[in-house]
Amino acid sequence: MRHVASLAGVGIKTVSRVVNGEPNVSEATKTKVLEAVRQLNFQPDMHAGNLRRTGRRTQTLGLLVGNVANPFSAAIHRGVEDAASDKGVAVFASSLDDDPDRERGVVSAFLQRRVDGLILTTASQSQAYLQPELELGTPIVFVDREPVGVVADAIVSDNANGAAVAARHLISHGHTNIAFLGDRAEIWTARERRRGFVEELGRAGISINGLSLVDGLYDDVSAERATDALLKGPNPPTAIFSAQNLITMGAVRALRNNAAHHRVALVGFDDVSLAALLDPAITVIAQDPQRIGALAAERLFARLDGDTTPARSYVIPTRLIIRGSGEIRNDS
Amino acid sequence: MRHVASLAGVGIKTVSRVVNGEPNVSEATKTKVLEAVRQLNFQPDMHAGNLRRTGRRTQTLGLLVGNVANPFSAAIHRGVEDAASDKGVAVFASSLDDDPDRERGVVSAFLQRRVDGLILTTASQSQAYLQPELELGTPIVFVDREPVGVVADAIVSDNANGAAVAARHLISHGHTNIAFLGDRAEIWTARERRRGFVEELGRAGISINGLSLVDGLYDDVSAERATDALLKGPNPPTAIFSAQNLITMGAVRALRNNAAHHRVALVGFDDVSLAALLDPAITVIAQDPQRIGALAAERLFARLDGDTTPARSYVIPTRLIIRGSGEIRNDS
DNA sequence: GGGGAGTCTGACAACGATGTCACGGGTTGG
DNA sequence: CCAACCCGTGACATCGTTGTCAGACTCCCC
Repeated sequence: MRHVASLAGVGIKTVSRVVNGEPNVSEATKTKVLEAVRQLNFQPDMHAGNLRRTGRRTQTLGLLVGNVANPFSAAIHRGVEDAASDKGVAVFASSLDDDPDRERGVVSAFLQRRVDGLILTTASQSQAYLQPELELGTPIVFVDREPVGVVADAIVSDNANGAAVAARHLISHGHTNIAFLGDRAEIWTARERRRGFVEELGRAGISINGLSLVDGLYDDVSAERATDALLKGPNPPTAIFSAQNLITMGAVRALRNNAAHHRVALVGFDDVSLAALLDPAITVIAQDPQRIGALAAERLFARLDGDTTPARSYVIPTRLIIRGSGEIRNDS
Repeated sequence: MRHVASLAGVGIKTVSRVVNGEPNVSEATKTKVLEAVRQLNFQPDMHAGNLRRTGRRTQTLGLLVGNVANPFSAAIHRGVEDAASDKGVAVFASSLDDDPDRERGVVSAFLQRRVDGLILTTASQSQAYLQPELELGTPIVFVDREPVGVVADAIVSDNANGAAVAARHLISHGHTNIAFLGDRAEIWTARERRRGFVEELGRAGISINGLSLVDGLYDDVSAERATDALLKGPNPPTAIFSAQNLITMGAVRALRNNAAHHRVALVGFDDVSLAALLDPAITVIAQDPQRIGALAAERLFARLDGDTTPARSYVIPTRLIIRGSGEIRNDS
């Protein structure tokens, strides 16, 4: 900016005025300055400006999702990005990998870069460590999983209810021996989905004794192995509820390999690309991750604009998409 | 930092020393300072530090991909993130949406935030506007598409050769009436894949007169419609080469709807999730997007570490994955 | 012609941190 | 016993920008 000023033959404050579109600069000087800016390819340093600027906004936000390469996370990311880019806000994106240490590290990295707000998926047992930051005025919105130990906005899917709908759907097709394939129990959504599933079985009067409830599946391969073991086991299920997208993929592969895909019913939680084209097409409880991201960003910006209404959770409804795999009847 | 200093009863420079792990601070003061840091929940402002710090690194990088929600882009993102997070570097991620204005806007937003380097997918006709920035020392690595008008590192797939392999594969199964379904011709990869495809037909002595070469497909729906039109047209192809992942999905759907999926061969460029489980499973030319991202980050960091070897392109090989759809023979 | 208001401009302090330097005190060695 | 050195420490200038303020003009109206 110094250089621009001297090249244009004006004071640096005048350059600042032109660059920021402040009033009270004559046309002539404005032209001179803009020409100098062009010649020197000058880009103002946003952070230096923010140092002095009142209000102090970096126009930057930190987003932490499960894994940027997972379609569910990627859709959240896209939802956030669309809302952010409308407002000229840049997005830091990181993957959690369900690692509590990573959560802390990423949050800290974001904070040191003075993001205006955080949108977080969490893996640690408690997010109480964020309380001071919240009190300092940094808005935080949790996505996918509700926080523990702090009061803040959260946008989550209708996990328990969606799982219950899946269970009911399978029960209504004559199944009682339904296997549950879930993610690691430390994960909030995994617990919620399991809870919804188990409660619905209870309502239907089906005992979970003797049923296979498998937790701790962390990717498609572990899910495939677990499904394979179930199918080859002493009491193979007549239906499966797979509670996460990668788990569904693993389950589908195992069903194929055991030639059981036309015999064993399957409902997955979270939609899967090309699910409609498989044979049978896969019935799923679909979430709306892009909407989760969009709403998270909307809430964040509302907080930044001074919204002080009490924090709350927003539950995004899931919906059952009937495609075939979930409608295989129990013929035994 | 002021507050930490006064709470600990030391000078602010001493706090700086402790926070940055500089030597020559007594154990006693270090303890006092750390306690104050803890109490006040102090996080140093990276950008204020960078203002004065010699070398001036924000430990931040800007990544522009086609669309963060597309699996190909998402995998690049993940590759970059893994390399970056190892080095404590945060990643700004944005979507290009093949919009030249967006390209300029995002680059400018990154630059104003003083990223240490850029990893870019581009849509504008020329990237010459980046030359001054390059000369100023900001390293730039292009991914997926080669730049025009500037000399810089680029990491791209083996597009033309991959497309040629696809064409050869279909030809070797007896096809001569092969349709090409491509992205918009402004996109470098689309042109490369088309070129590879057409050249291979030429080598095989197949005239492209009478063949359907469709360009300008920008999503799965437009691809589905185009495929549908071809199949219902006067001279339906016996094989299809779909030159992008969304186009492949659209083509698969159209083939299904026309009950042609067991009759018309299909090879797609870029792998598609669950492709192996479809009937027929989809033969593809697979790219390695995560490796593209990882290598891009590796090159960027090498430049930052002072590598001044001439800029070059790195071509990541593609590989043919035979699954069934591409091996349907032409029986006519 | 003089006073008040409005326009255009730049000098200067300040934002939160680090680089430089100088200072006081302890240790070492001749 | 003193010089030379090292260690721990803080004062101060500085990074690139904006907020504040005051100065120099011009214009207008009584």
